[in-house]
Amino acid sequence: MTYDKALTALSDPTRRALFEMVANQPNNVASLAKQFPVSRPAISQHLKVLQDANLVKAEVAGTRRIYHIDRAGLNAIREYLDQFWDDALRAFAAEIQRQNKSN
Amino acid sequence: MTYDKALTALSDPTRRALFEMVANQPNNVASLAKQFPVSRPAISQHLKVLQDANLVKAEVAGTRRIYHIDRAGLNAIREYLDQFWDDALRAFAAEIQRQNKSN
DNA sequence: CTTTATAGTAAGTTTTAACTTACCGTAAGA
DNA sequence: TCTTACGGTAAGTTAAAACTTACTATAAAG
Repeated sequence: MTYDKALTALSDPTRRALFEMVANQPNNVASLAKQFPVSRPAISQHLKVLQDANLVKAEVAGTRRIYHIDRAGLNAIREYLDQFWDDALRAFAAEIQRQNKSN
Repeated sequence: MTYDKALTALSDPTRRALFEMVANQPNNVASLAKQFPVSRPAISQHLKVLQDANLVKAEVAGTRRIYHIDRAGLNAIREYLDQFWDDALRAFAAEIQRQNKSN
């Protein structure tokens, strides 16, 4: 449903690296930020974008927030892409479009 | 291989709409441009980005260029995403990472 | 209770990407 | 052949994202 947000989120190289890290190993913000040449707030902002796209989730642990992967965003992208693989479905969509034009 | 280009290409709404159109129905540039509120050169530029990402291919027909879908780009994204679905693989990667750190 | 670590948010700047107009080359048609 | 349709590219502008520093809030530690 929110495949557009997920695609946008993963289009940025920093955000993609961040997502890969969190996917391999859940981690908190400060610890993640250390591994990037940008500031901690920038990482927070990126994580927010990833979270809004359902690509990561935060788990509160005291003053820390442990970010880990959320597959909902991945699933949204996958479903979106799948439509372009199904030849029959695409042909069907084209036919509907053709019919709409002839009205 | 070029999943990064493909993700970037599909992050823009205009480019995504363009991709969906040529996926449903191969078409030439001028005809596609008519369906958008932006100029024809803008569409050309978007198509170039999609082509560089292996999401579309152009077939020359006289002075026209018929753009149609190229699944290589889609496949690249899919393979990239699949790695995050395979739990065993991800755990393995995390373990490798852990071992590297302890050297 | 004061201090320190953690992290989100606001406001402003810088960098990047999308878009415009102008131009050029090529193929088809009169 | 000259005129028109088609579409890519260049250069510059506008709009959007990524980034910075400064600030705030909250939880844990001393």
